[in-house]
Amino acid sequence: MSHTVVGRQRRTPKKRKKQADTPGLTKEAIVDAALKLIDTADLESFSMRNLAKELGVYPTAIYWHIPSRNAVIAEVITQVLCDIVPTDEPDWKLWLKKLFRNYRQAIRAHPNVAPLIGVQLVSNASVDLNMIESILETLSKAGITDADLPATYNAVIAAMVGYTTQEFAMVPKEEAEDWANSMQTIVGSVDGGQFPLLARNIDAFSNKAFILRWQNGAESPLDPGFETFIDAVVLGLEARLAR
Amino acid sequence: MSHTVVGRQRRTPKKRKKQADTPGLTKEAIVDAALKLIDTADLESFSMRNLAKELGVYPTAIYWHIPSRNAVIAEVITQVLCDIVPTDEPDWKLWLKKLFRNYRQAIRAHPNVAPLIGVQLVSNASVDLNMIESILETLSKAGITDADLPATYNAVIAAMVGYTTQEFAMVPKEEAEDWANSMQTIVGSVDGGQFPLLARNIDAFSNKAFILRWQNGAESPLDPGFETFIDAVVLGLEARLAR
DNA sequence: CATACGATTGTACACTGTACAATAACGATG
DNA sequence: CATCGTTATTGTACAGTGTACAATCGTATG
Repeated sequence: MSHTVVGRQRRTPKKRKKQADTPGLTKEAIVDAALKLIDTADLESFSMRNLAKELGVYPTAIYWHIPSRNAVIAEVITQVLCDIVPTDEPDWKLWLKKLFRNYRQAIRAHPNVAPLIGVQLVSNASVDLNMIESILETLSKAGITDADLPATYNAVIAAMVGYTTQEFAMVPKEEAEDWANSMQTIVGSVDGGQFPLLARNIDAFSNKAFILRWQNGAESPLDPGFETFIDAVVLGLEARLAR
Repeated sequence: MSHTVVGRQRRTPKKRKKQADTPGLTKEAIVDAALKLIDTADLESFSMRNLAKELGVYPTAIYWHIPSRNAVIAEVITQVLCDIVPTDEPDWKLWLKKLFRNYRQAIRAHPNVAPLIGVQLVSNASVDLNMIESILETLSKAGITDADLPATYNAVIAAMVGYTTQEFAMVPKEEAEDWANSMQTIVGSVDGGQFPLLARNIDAFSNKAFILRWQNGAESPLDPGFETFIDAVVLGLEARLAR
């Protein structure tokens, strides 16, 4: 909550009482429709024109409410990530894990938005100062000094976003089938002489490991790796404190 | 090295000796030009048409050598990441850190390709089995059992890619200036009553922390956070082993 | 009533990726 | 030598993109 969205703010709602009880198009309606479109269709087919069609409106009408496609995307991300900050968790390690899991759950609910986060800086256009302050509080409580706060904060954000973004990386859909076949061929013919470790574990890696999969996290989740990852990060932060 | 690239393989070079000593266009020339284009221009302005212009060729000529834009991108990524696997490092913790740093250095040399990795599954089209096996060897040497190998491997890949991808997330360039101003305004007016920790550390966070910056890692590197991050990951993996 | 303004309809432009046909260069084969 | 098939490229074309900009219409207020 308490998002400060970059961009011109909406007009004051005081003055206009009820010029027309339904302005037809609202920012909220646009964002809702955009999210629905991204969820159902592929992300590549999310265009201003499709969005306009969904809303029963001419494409350029959208620009009155939101200045650009990127701005629409920023709003969508804001909505998806609006409620991931844990509450009522005194233990800092568990708090961080909850944060990471909440983030992943939020993305799991809308996997097609994953490619947009952490990749376009603009996705940060919606700044949740409350989340930032909560992270800093938690780290501070854990014993991180002010001097170490920025670097540790950056590590936490990277941990939060990194795994999930990759897990839900999208497959271009057009080439999906060809590509799945090619990848399965590669995976299915790993040379045991050259790559013994991979070969003898191939079943556990096939479609369940980064680089060696042909579906993304929406179809083939990578839960164990996620838990290992966040566990390692949190334990590592603790170990650094003890040093 | 030893990349197995998905897609049809090139014709056997035996049969044709010297049909025309310069075939004019080669896959390598295309990839080189593409990388140069991505480096100099913005990534958004990397198009098949611009690439063709750069090569002095009609756009569709490219398709003879590489079947799609995504395939070009995959080749570029392959080239950028062709040599990141450490050698001659017996200590598994240092080996992993070297891998992470090598990856970051490779991306630093071509920051505009960062958005393409880990985000499009196709970026994995170039599968470096050698890198994978090397990681597995290292983890195995560290004491990871086969049962834990897939999850740990996934955690390692996520750690390798996660921070750097985000650090070099691109700013859309068109809206760069407006956005920098907006962000600076937000950062410059953080309420000390509401966000005390952030407020008293604001100088250390301004343009140097995820979410609160308006330049990417190419202009404003986030080194301390990176070192903290990989240190935590490696220490965490070690701590998990001891458990 | 006139005017200003909020909100939308339309038009237009400069792009994009790539399917597809026509064409040229050239090696091997009849 | 003529023909053919393959390789590689030139052109054309299509359906789509984001968005700048002008025109328009309904409503609210001076």
